[in-house]
Amino acid sequence: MGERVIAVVGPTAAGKSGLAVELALALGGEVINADSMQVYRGMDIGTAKLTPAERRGVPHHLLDVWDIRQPANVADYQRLARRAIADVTARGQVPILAGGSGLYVRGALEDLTFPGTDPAVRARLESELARDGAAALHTRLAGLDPAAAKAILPSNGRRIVRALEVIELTGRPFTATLPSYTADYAASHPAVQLGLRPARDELDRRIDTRVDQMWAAGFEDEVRRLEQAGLREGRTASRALGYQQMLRYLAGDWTSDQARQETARGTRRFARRQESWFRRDPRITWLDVPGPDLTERALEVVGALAHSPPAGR
RNA sequence: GGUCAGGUAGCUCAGUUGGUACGAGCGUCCGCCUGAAAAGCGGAAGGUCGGCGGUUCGACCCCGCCCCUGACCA
Repeated sequence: MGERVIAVVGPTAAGKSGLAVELALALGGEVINADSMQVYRGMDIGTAKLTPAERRGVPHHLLDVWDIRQPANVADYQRLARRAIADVTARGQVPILAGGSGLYVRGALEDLTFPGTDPAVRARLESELARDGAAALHTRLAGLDPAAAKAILPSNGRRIVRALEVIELTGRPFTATLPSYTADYAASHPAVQLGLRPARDELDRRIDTRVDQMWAAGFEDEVRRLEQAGLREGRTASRALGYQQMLRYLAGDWTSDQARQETARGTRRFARRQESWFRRDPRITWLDVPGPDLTERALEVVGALAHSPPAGR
């Protein structure tokens, strides 16, 4: 603990990857991916993964580390991210965490503990969910852990199942709420978090452009290839924006154009969710994105905060 | 020029034999979020029911005229 980290967060298509590379070049840093889909091998075009050329010699970590059939999960990511941060720091470089997966960023930066999982228990609860419905499981949860039941809506089957799983595995109540930002952060990495904040119409424009470019860049072939490699079996990878929609096109449900439009739509909604996730974190310093000298402004923030005493201790 | 269909939320459309629009989906905005987080879940704001007159205690629903859209006929 204690390694200084720079994090670049914000909605998709805001320019996080590019800024991360600029900062790495300016500060002598290495980039650590915090994007839940760029961790997958072969998912390149659809995740807007930086090409080797675009990385401009800056070492990147946690890209292409998982097989598409492997379900993603925060706990694994957290282990990898912490190790990467430690390694980069040990090399005397600045770790630059970049990505839009909010929970992954928090898992990497903060002292969150994920209580473990058990495939058998999970499977059983999921079949109960399918059979009895979320409301029934929520009633059970209310009996076992009133606080968790209060925090989780009766309609949110996924989270109810997870809460019941944790209670069953640990014999203790499920902590249904993340620690607040005002809590004690002594054990977390001191981090300078930079948030990229595009104007709404600018963001939507960037998303449209990106999706069009994906289609033009051979995304369909990429997904066909991944489909052969087992993409449909990947519970999480097959749900990635763009991939999910392209698979429906390949299955004959949609036209290619429909899939493209649905991808843009889904991505817009995703970006809204990312914004609302990051927005409430008061530790983030926001940078307006259609603006000049982004890198300089970012470096200013990093420099200014670097000279102030570590917060929270 | 004529006939028919239609003009209801930003969009696509429901709806009331005349009694304050239960509207729906999508979009928009906002929020939640501890092992699927590019996932999952929730909330809110939007309508002088094309315009003007008339009938009526009362019209978005009836009548007249007008405007607009689409199709068809000429």
